[in-house]
Amino acid sequence: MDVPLSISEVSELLGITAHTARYYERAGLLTIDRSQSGHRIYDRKTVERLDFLVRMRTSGMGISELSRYVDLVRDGDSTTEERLQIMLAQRERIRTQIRELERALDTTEYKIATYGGAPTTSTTSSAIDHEPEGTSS
Amino acid sequence: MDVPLSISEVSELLGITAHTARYYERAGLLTIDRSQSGHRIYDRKTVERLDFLVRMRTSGMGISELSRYVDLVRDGDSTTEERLQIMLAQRERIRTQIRELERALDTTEYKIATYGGAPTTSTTSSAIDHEPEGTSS
DNA sequence: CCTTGACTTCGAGTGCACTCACAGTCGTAG
DNA sequence: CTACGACTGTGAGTGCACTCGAAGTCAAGG
Repeated sequence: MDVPLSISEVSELLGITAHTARYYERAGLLTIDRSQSGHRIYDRKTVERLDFLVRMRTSGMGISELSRYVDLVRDGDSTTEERLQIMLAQRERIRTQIRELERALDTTEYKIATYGGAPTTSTTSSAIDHEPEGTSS
Repeated sequence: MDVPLSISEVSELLGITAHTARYYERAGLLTIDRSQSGHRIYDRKTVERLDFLVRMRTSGMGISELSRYVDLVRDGDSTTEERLQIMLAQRERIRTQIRELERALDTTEYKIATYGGAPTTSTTSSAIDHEPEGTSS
């Protein structure tokens, strides 16, 4: 269980395209070893790095900020304070997103109940349907 | 408590810019009444519609799909089945996003603990630090 | 009367993150 | 020996959702 993977294998594993994996490398987010023939070889450690990058991206961190973070890691222990700040900001972003998504989920569930629960009851669709809760800030 | 709002008031209330509110209208997602002088007037119902649109957008529904949904609502009761399908798909998207965000949150918390908990312990940063969990599919 | 500020329309511009095209290379299967 | 499929680098293109700019209108204050 430590067989190096090809770019197509690793991209499928992580749910991205091979194009995207190459793009991240071009953007300086990580470097990947090559085989004798020039093909990228992803070992366990490299896969984990890429997985981390994908997680940060899918949770809303931009490429430029991620790039900054990667540079800080390369620069060593003196940069941990700024790295901490980046991760604290990222945590807040994620928490905010989760809160928004849960609100949107409530709204969506309500719509589903309206459409799925009532078998064509009519007297609907006056607006974009009626909303469950008022619009409080 | 049913005073109509201006575009600047409603956009601040909903956390978007006035530009974006106008853009949604231009995209056909909703229509807004005008005052005698031509300014947009948002009443309670209109604010709720816009709030719904914003929630769907922030949870990943694209403008074109949202536009389709709005058209279906306009077309009346015969379209509830397709509207249900759209909302079911939306629910799945949201659930997937929440799952991904929670994974990203775990990763972020781990980094914070590493930087915040360990006061410059050294012997770190061999990769982009060590990951808490293995990369399982 | 004149300025100020918030609004109007509408075409055009921006930023981001991919995503693609193309020409070339490599290793194995037939 | 040659065809195939998966890979390579890199410049250019795409799609989306805003975001801006410019010119104009309007109501109220000094």
